[in-house]
Amino acid sequence: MFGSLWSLPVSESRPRIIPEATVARLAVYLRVLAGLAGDGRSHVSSGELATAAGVNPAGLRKDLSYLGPCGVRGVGYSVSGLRERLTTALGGERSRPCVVVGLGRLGAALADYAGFASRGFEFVGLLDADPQRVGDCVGGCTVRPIADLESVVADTEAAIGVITTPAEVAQSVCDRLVAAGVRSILNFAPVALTVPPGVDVRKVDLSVELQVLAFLDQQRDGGRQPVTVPVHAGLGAQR
Amino acid sequence: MFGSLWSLPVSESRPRIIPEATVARLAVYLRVLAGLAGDGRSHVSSGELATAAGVNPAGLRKDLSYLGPCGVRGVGYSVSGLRERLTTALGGERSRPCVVVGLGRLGAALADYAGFASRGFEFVGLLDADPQRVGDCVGGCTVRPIADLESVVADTEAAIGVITTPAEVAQSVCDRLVAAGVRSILNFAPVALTVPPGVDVRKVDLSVELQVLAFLDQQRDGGRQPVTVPVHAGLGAQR
DNA sequence: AACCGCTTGTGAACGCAGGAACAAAGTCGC
DNA sequence: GCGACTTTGTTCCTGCGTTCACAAGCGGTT
Ligand SMILES: NC(=O)c1ccc[n+]([C@@H]2O[C@H](COP(=O)([O-])OP(=O)(O)OC[C@H]3O[C@@H](n4cnc5c(N)ncnc54)[C@H](O)[C@@H]3O)[C@@H](O)[C@H]2O)c1
Ligand SMILES: NC(=O)c1ccc[n+]([C@@H]2O[C@H](COP(=O)([O-])OP(=O)(O)OC[C@H]3O[C@@H](n4cnc5c(N)ncnc54)[C@H](O)[C@@H]3O)[C@@H](O)[C@H]2O)c1
Repeated sequence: MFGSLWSLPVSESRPRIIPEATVARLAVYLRVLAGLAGDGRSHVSSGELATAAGVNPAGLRKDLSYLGPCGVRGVGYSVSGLRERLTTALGGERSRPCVVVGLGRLGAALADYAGFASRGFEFVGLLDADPQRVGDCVGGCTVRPIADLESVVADTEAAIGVITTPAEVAQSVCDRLVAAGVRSILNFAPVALTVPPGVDVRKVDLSVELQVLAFLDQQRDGGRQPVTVPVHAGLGAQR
Repeated sequence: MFGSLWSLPVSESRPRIIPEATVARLAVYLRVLAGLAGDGRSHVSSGELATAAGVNPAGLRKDLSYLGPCGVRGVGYSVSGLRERLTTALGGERSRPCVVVGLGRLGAALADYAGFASRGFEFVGLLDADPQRVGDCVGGCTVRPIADLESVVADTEAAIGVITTPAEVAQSVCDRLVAAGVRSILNFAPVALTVPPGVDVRKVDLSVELQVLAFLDQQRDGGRQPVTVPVHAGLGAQR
């Protein structure tokens, strides 16, 4: 009875689950390591890496510990070794096809950005409802009509869908992407998308970012505003 | 840290600090409320608001409770009343001047986006180092040379600085913004900016978002489950 | 070969966020 | 006018994430 518990519940060697917050930071470490490798560095300490990534050294070590021991005590981490380790942990360096729906200003900026290709993300499908945009060439790929969504997803075997359409149509676009087989979605439209289980959605909300900054600003200089409604303005200070 | 900060006699019992995660959600609620007001709704329940915002109803009520009681039991929240309350809490509806440094694809998309103005964020200063871009008109504002940074910040009394330059120059741009008086910075360049105390930085890292999606995708494929979609409908996992 | 300094890896504590359950309170129907 | 229903506001609790601190391990040195 107890013996079976001790043997192995469901886990194997080192497949401990990695918190999502840690995964996000691992991606940052990987980028910093790429820069270090370009500078010809062979080893790096947790302190230096942490400074470059803007995090706490102890937290960085704990993050890396999810991958098992990958440093040498007294020396630090091998840049190339750690880079390889992180790359594999984050999903390998294989190419990941992505589709972008809605090639307005934001969508076009994303599709044209060279920084994604170096990480394995290739924008192989561009879709828009505007006939004037269809046929345009953005980042080496031609914009196709939204009616082709299903076939484009199928042909390219796209793993990630990026939604940069107006908010009103974002949910319907999302539904079509999911139905076509996309299971990872990056949403820039200011709406909360509803998806079936098994589909991951990440939302980037730039208005919220600005609003949080505005809040922190107001909180910082609490009483510099003699304007409207001063009654309830008693918030605590700092940070 | 300094708990004694709110020990002074405040008649209103609202000295509790608002967690940053809550602030971000408050901004989302505010946007949803704007849509509801446009539909002519006068009242809304926490459940409905939570569904539209993609969060848990109990969590929503807890978020709102940081502002004090602002709903009516048995009825719900007044759309206009809550909207006003949230607007005040998030920094008022006064215009917040912003400057954008680096008007490439991404910077131009931001400066030209109409959705920010409705929240009080006005892009009153656009700066770029490329002589070819200087003089361009983006979103009703003229691009000026980067040498004018200090004078533009001073003239517009800009509260927020948005950095969309290449990563190599982001830190120097940041330093100049801070020296010019900007205390809130939204950074899109893939570097960790160093700023003096009293300055807030928010970073938007799109590569990391994609990388996290790739990781979740790989993790999911460990079981290699097809697109099943069981009858367990309801709310999908947001975030 | 042993020592010493440096760095990693991990265990424990703390604080925070999220979720569920429950009591208060106000409204609607009769 | 009163009861019952609806919805809020709050409290408790659980789990996660972050930080501190320290023991363990490795390289270089004597
Ligand atoms: N541009 C920004 O800085 C910014 C900032 C925050 C949020 N956003 C959000 O990102 C989204 C896009 O912003 P934008 O500035 O690029 O807008 P945009 O109007 O420039 O682009 C939207 C594009 O989507 C296309 N489109 C419309 N309906 C479609 C459909 N049903 N199927 C496919 N394509 C369709 C349009 O033809 C257009 O090309 C919006 O939801 C916006 O709220 C943008
Ligand atoms: N476009 C994207 O989708 C995307 C995605 C992720 C990250 N980013 C990051 O956002 C930033 C901008 O991306 P982009 O695609 O708009 O690049 P871009 O090259 O199109 O634009 C950069 C702009 O900055 C200007 N610039 C260069 N040096 C400057 C300086 N010293 N002072 C002022 N302006 C200067 C350039 O003239 C150019 O107009 C980059 O750091 C990039 O890594 C962009």
